[in-house]
Amino acid sequence: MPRRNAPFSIIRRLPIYLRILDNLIKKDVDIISSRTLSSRTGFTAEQIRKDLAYFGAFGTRGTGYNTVFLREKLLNIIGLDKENHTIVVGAGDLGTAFGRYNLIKNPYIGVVGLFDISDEVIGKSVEGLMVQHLDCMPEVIDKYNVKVAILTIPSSQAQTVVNKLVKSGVTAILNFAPTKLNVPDYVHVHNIDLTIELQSLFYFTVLEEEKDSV
Amino acid sequence: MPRRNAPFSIIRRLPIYLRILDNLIKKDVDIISSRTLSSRTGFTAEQIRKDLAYFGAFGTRGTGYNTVFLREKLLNIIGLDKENHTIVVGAGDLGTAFGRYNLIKNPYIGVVGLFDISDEVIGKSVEGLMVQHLDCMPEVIDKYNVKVAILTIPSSQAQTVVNKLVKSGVTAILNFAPTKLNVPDYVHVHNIDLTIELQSLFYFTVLEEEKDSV
DNA sequence: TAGATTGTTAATCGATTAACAATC
DNA sequence: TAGATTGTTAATCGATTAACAATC
Repeated sequence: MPRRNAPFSIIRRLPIYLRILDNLIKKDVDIISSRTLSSRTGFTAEQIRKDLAYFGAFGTRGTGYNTVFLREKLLNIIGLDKENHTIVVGAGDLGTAFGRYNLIKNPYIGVVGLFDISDEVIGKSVEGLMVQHLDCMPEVIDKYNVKVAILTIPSSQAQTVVNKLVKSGVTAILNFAPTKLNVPDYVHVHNIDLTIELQSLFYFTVLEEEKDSV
Repeated sequence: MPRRNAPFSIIRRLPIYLRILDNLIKKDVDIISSRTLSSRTGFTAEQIRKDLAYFGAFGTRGTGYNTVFLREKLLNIIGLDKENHTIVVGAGDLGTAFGRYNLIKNPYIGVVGLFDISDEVIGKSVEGLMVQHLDCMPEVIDKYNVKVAILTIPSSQAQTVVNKLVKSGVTAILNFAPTKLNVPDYVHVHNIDLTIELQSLFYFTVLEEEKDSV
């Protein structure tokens, strides 16, 4: 069964469904309807059904979706039904926080490395994981077959480090450095720019003021 | 001149243009073309021109855009051409990191409060700003006329705190808690879910493997 | 059978891309 | 004037919403 190359807009919603299913299964709920999923996610029931139907007919008409079955399917589609490893490059405040966050809260992905170049943080322990020098990175990537990396280093060093990551075999990068990264076509970069997320929210406060002044 | 209610897809790109303009101005560059902006951002030149033209004719045909002039316009459109304040609610690892990040790196927005309920972090100083008890929040919001808040608390407490924020007058929330928040229509919530961002990237590694096995 | 809910097809909406006239 | 680049209109693309037939 060859998986179709699905739109990323759909893929990004699947982990949200997955988390809800995990919670339902923990509470021994067997069946869930698209309508209930809708009220829990804020997406419309139609959209949820369409998202799931894109990959197959996972539900039962008149009844709903079996939580355990759907969970298995989602894990398989996203690619979380195997050992998954990631590393965090940059062990400043943000990198440390993300490393810890994923070590504690992400049930499907193991953080197997934390890297930096500053002597101040190398050797520091984050939830039992030691920060290592950047030079150790290729070895860890190789050992754990790491394909996805989190980047939390200053923009000035980002491109250099990305080149190393790509050379070592990483094919997907979650980038927090506020800069455009150049990578080969087969590498996927997803940018999260905290400054931009915050600044763009201020637009709404402008709209509010205009409404007030009418 | 009434501002039109622009698509948020455009608004989110404006701070990216703004950052590039800031850098250019620092280097005394007077003029920039949409083509150069394209190579710096990764967006097409057509899209950039269309984004800017949505708000007015800011460029000069045959020449390009004046950096200083365009920067002023963007600041005004986004709503950054005034005193802007924000607060961070939740002073754990993530909250502390974001607080520090914005205190240091965000040139247009001032962090005026850091709040938590745990005695362990209350009183802690982050770049000279003291973590205060949640009970002090309404007062600070009022004093600085805070309209935008960053939320980095556990999901279980998120809705309660959001209700307080809304009651105090906050109209936009950058939410890192992995849960759906219920707010009145006039309040804008932008969710960033780090678990989901990371998990969805693993989809690409599945695609890669399939390609390999052909 | 009647009621419920999925899965699919069609219609709508919005965003991006392409083409080019306007004009510096 | 010739060359360059914007701003705008038209065409395309993709995602969401609506409607409903299929079926448990």
